[in-house]
Amino acid sequence: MTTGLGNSPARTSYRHGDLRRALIEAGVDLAGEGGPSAVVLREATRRVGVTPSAAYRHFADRQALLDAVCSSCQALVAGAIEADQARIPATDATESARLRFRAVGTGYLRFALEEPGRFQTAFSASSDLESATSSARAGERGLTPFQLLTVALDDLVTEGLLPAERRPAAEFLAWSAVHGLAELFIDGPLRALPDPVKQTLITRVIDMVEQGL
Amino acid sequence: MTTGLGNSPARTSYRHGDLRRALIEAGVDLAGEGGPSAVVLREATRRVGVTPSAAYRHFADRQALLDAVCSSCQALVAGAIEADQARIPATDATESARLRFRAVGTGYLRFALEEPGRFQTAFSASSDLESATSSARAGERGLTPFQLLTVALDDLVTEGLLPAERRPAAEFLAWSAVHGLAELFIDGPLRALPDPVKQTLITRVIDMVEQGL
DNA sequence: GCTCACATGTGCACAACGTACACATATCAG
DNA sequence: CTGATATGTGTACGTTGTGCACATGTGAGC
Repeated sequence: MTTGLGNSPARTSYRHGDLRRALIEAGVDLAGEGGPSAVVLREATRRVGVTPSAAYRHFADRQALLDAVCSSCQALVAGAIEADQARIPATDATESARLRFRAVGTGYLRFALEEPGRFQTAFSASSDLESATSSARAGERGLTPFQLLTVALDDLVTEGLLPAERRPAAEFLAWSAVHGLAELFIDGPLRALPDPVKQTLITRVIDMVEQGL
Repeated sequence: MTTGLGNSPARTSYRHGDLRRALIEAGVDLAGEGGPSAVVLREATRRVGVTPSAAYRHFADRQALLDAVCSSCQALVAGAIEADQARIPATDATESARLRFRAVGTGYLRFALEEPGRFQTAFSASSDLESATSSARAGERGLTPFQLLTVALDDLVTEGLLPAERRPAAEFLAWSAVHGLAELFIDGPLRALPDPVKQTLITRVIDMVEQGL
């Protein structure tokens, strides 16, 4: 019998009320502390103040919980991108489109550096192109990270910054470069680099994408 | 008591002889079957025909075994790159340098697609820039994947294909793009793409790097 | 060649994890 | 008010990583 001293405010009734949501939140916390492998079903139930078995009323298995946590983490990535985009001053439409595109990269990588565990979790689980547009993974504007990138690229074409014939599949090229840098930062060989050097690399990778697309 | 029917040829003596090597090989097999998380210490010892505890005479813990397996897998990546480079016909030095550079990317990505489990394992563990040049991770020519890339970029500069002022940190830019595409292929949203489309993306990402560096 | 120290493998134990199943209880429809 | 259903509990099992006492080959020095 737990004493209700956990994070949540001491369940009063036998029922929890919103256990599914609570488990996902606990999972996101765990992801932040230790990445996807730290999303441990028993620990999540422990933090919520519930028996391990209770989780199985809301998730088929640990992987299902992890998938849900992954979606939540992707929504956080979308939020980071939106935050960077929101900071762009209102200049002419062309320059603004260019900066919105770059903000997709900087927001993505800023989140990867600030929240490595959650970032890894966001892209750890089973996700195909279908689920990359699932609404559970969207930020405040209702767009997933992938969709934010797509929109930014479309705007580049509209503003004449990207030739239309180069547009197809451009999201995958841009995504590869930025995502790869994130991986090298987080548990790759660039982990130990001092922060200013990382910032320089971020700029240069985005330069490369902008020039190479 | 195992009957010695495993992979290895029925240990005759109490001593194994080369248990460390055998455990790493079993680990590489497991990595090929299910990625880094499939590198399970007990299963490795089982396949070798030995008690779980025996592994602790050669590795501090599971992570140490995984690190060794990771190094072996990186050597396999280096081998794949070398194989692609060896297939380049002898033309003029300039074109040859360009193709050797591209072969780093194609070999890297070919291995990622052919051996996703081992590829993931190769870059799953703790590795900084020091260990990226460790000889345990080298291929037949004695160079790690990272070193093969470095050499290829140096040759680009020598042949005048890359301005010297763009050379610094270029390995990280190129690596990011190619590594990112590999991640998107393996457990990212591009997993389900048909193979020809993947091949096209590989070409286009390397084009982007060549043009954007 | 014998002996003893040391390296290496065995056996057993424990805690943690994912998960299954029978049981208990709160909530809501009628 | 009553019963069906949703949701949480308790217990149990198999698997994993890992520590520790013990056993047994192997080689160094006499």
